[in-house]
Amino acid sequence: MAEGPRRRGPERAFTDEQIVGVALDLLDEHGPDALSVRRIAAKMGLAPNAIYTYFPDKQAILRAVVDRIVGERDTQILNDTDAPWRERIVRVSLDIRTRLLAHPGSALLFMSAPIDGPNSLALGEGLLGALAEAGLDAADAARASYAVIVYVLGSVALEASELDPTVPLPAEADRIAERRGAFAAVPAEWFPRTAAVTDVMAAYIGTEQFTWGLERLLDGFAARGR
Amino acid sequence: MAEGPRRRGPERAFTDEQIVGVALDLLDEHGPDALSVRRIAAKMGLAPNAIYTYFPDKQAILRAVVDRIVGERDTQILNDTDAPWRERIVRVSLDIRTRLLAHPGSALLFMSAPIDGPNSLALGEGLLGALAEAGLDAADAARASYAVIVYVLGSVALEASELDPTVPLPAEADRIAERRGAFAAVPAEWFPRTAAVTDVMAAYIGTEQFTWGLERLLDGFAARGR
DNA sequence: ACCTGAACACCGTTCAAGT
DNA sequence: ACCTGAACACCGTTCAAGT
Repeated sequence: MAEGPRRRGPERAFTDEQIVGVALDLLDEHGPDALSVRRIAAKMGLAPNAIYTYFPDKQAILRAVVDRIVGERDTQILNDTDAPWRERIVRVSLDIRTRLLAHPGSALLFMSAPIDGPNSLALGEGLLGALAEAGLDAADAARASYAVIVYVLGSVALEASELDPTVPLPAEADRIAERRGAFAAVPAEWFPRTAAVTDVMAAYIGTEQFTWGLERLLDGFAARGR
Repeated sequence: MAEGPRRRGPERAFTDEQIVGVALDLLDEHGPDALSVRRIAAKMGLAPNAIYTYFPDKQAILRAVVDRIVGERDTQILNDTDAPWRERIVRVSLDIRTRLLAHPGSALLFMSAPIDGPNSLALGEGLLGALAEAGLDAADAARASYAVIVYVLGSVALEASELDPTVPLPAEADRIAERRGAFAAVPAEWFPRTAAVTDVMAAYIGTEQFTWGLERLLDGFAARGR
């Protein structure tokens, strides 16, 4: 997108990237409600409408924030062909989960718009490569890669829905302990099977649950590829 | 929660359920942005703050809307023990998917708060029953039931993110055709594997993709149970 | 081209007052 | 107890004007 040298009026005071950075700071420090055009502008010492010089509307800012977070991913994991395909997919999934949970306020942003930025396409491309090694044909590998993305994003969104977005992520053990207390109230006479497994349900938010479900999905891929 | 017979002042003009109904109508007709306390009140001929006689805050209204939609589910499917467990889970998942997609504006609501209403607990209970038949022990069945919920809600949320929430759901074939056009633009030299499967990617939003991933997950459960 | 001041059409929520 | 009128502290976005 080469533009001619436009040299009229004052220099741009900020870059798009700086605006995205301020937006991400607001999200992490004060939660999704604080991610407003007016607060971004205020934090940068700009009039609210000056933001519209950089982005056409608020939705564009949100998409750029999503892209920024996706870009934090460790892109080496999937390409490390020394490791078997299963291990690579598990590791990249855990990596993404950790990075998204570090910005709990962002979880819904990932579900609210198509994830079709270059970073996202690169992730899909890497997944396709790993899944080809699983013995899946191209069409099945494509379906499998999307299923992995659905599972990862769905897990994170549900997990983040119980988090305070304005506070650093508590230790997993503490989060599980808190849920254990809440689940103690399930009435065993109405939901007997549920009441019998409240300990496991308390751990739904944990790494172990996340990995367990992902492994079952990968088992299914492996069986299909054989 | 039995309350004493309070008989002072005028009768309640509406019920909680009527308010939830109006909220759902606004959501379906004008999208999530129209789901505001003030618009609900206006549509009922009330002053905006009168709503706070029925619900403590907007979040409570949103939770009630979610509960209403979950309640639309066909509760017989999971209990029909004539059918094998796999078929029951696939059928209930497709049923839920269809009902949620009928309210595209609601998709994010399901990811934005813990789904712990009685209807949701009943769903979990039914899943646990079906998964016990898969040969999973109680702890694994609990993990599996949550994985299914993650997969279903994640699929619907990602699928709904591309829908116009103010318009009835177009036919699946039309939605896939539109995506096919969009994906034609993926640069093959940068993302060769992706470009080779754009036809499948266009169908990510479809029933076939949904079922394929779910079946792989269930394959994984079955292998674990054996 | 970039930015400001002012305005428009909204929000969710609270408070005091009326019946 | 239920409801209204008025207000508070916000939104996203647009428009005309200044440099």
